[in-house]
Amino acid sequence: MQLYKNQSLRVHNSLSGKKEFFQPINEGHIGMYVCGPTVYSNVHLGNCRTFMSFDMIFRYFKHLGFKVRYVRNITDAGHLENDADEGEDKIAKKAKLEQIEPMEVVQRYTVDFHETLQKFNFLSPSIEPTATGHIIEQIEIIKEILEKGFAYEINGSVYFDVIKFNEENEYGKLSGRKLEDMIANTRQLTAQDEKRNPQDFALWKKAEAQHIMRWPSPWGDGFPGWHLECTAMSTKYLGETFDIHGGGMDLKFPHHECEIAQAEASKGKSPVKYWLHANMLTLNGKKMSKSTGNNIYPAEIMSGENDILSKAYAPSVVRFFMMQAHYTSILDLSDDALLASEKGYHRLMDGLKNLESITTEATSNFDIPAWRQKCYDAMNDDFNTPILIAHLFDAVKHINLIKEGKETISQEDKTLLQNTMDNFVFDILGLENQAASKNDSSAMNGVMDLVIDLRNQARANKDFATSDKIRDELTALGIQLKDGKDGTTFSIN
RNA sequence: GGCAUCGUGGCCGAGUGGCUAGGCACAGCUCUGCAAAAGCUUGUACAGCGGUUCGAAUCCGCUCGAUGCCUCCA
Repeated sequence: MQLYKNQSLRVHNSLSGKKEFFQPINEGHIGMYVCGPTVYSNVHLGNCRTFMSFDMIFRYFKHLGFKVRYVRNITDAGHLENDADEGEDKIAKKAKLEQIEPMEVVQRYTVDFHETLQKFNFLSPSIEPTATGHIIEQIEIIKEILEKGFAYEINGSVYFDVIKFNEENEYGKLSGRKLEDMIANTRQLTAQDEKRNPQDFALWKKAEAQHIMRWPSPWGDGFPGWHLECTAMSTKYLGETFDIHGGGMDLKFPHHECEIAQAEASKGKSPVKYWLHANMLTLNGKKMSKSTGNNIYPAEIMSGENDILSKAYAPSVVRFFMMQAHYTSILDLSDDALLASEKGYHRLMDGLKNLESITTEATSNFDIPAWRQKCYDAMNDDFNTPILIAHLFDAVKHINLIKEGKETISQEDKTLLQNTMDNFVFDILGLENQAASKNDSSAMNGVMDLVIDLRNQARANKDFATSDKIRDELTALGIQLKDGKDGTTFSIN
């Protein structure tokens, strides 16, 4: 039987602002769409956090036995840098800057995106569609919206008529805005703006002569508006109504609001059952942002080459750091926080290693099945990874006690504990034991056994000068010796 | 200015009407040749001011502060 049948999951739905019981539209199946990156520059760590949150969610759904279709798009069609007509297309601008084709820009940063996510041990989405690959679908939706009367064409561009839409629908329901308030708060219109209303947004933009990225359409050469691609691709691959739409908090308005409007205008129904929003990663208390330069790149963290952090951090440490905060909370990146997470991460990994070697007895004085359900309860409560991790540390504590002979565990429980730990640590949180590969070499283990043996001989002979020299020099190499009841073990940091 | 979110012990970060979150750091103890590791113990935190309640960090109101969105951004 699939696990999801006896786990009751609740998710925070941005549309209602409440935690709701999660009930997929089709039992056992989940359709999930997440807004991906615009590939005009390298992904920074803030971008990664959002995708990592949904990677964790995807992993948990799969673990529960759902059949998940996870669609995460690549935005490779240029967006205007601002809404005014003279706005520049970000990808085209970058292409001009680097003196290459726009599609070379797209290719370069798509590759970077994939390489980066791979380092963080991401699972691939089921489908990763591109905006430029779905121009026809986007044009079809524009036609539908025009037919329904919720859009107008002017000078080769097509705009969504927000006021008209709002007459019978509710524009702003996701972000808690009222159209009247928005109109009242609008700044002076730019004179050359051809929109009927500042709240209207572009479905199709006419390409000026110098615009490189352009496609033919019934309204002349142009390019699609930013919000349209997600509507086109989510509808195509997940249907007119699907279970989950995710993205960063900063996309809630206007992007997701416009997606709802487009889908409702063209299909006559609300596209998404549960809207999930991941919160921002901040740096120095401010949102990471490409445009302001307040950001740090994954490569800089892994290499340690940056002005913010004192040292390099492994990708799994960064992942662990992020998983220690709830995905809906703002998380601030700092050296102190990473340092603390790194130690915690090693403690968890050491616990896992100790688990392999502990001996079993007839009974356990640690209720593994109850503990296991607590782990599920944490995840079932809107993917509460910080609580889950607290429970994992609880298990580590028991493992260490068993190792010291102060508690016992049965063989059956040990197997269950191992399976559960593996499930949550590796399959669901997506962590990797990054010291393991280094430890796995049999030559290394042989050498270490020899060194440990020599040191213990020196200790037995009370030759502490020699034994301390061995220990200190190993420490300097990043190898820590751990003297326990049943002999000495080591770990590499 | 409008809308939204948030303000938790030295730091990070959960919780959200009564019961120890957790990690890191610090201190004491056990263990150790000394350490480290591990275990145990201690720390009486919830921005401020009012209100509701038998009881609030948790609900309500106000004040102050921070952040996000309102133009592209995960």
